[in-house]
Amino acid sequence: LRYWLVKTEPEVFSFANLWSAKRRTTAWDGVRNYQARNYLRDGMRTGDGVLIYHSGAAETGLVGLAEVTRAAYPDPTQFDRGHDGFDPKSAPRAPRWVCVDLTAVRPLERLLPLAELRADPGLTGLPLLQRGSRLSVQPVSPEHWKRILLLAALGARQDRTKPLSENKLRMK
DNA sequence: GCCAACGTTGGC
DNA sequence: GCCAACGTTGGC
Repeated sequence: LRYWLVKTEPEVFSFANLWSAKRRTTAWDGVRNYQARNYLRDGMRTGDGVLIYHSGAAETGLVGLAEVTRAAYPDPTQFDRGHDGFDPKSAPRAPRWVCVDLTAVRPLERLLPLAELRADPGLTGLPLLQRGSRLSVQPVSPEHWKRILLLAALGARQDRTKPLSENKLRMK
């Protein structure tokens, strides 16, 4: 099993949204970058762990955990005229883009801000923190994965003045 | 195959 | 809104 990180703008698709959905499952579609596509197609397997990162928001950072519940299959939006992700150069017999299904596992105990991730010595080398990192699908090492889960849990324990429910509310 | 122009991402 | 960094496109 491997670990991954995916980015999303919460105004477009938020973790809170996924968490409150009936099956807590969504097709992670619309990826139109070849390197990210390769990670989806060649790397992700059912059962892999996924960190959800919110970009372009008031509070950017890691917000939740998900799991790959279906490995790569052709992204239907590439054939959908009128959809943002429509790709006229992609043929149904040779689809260019793929998506996976992700199912929310749980929110992190608190939002882990980008600045805090950067400041943590245990996260050196995390692709997200590398200069000009724009990939929307990135690998995460097992060590970094463990470290991130620990950071979220530890920080939440230290900050007992705020109940967990408040952290959850803030994700909306 | 080179590379300038352009579009997009994403932090601030 | 600004701007740096990056990916893609297309002329040559």
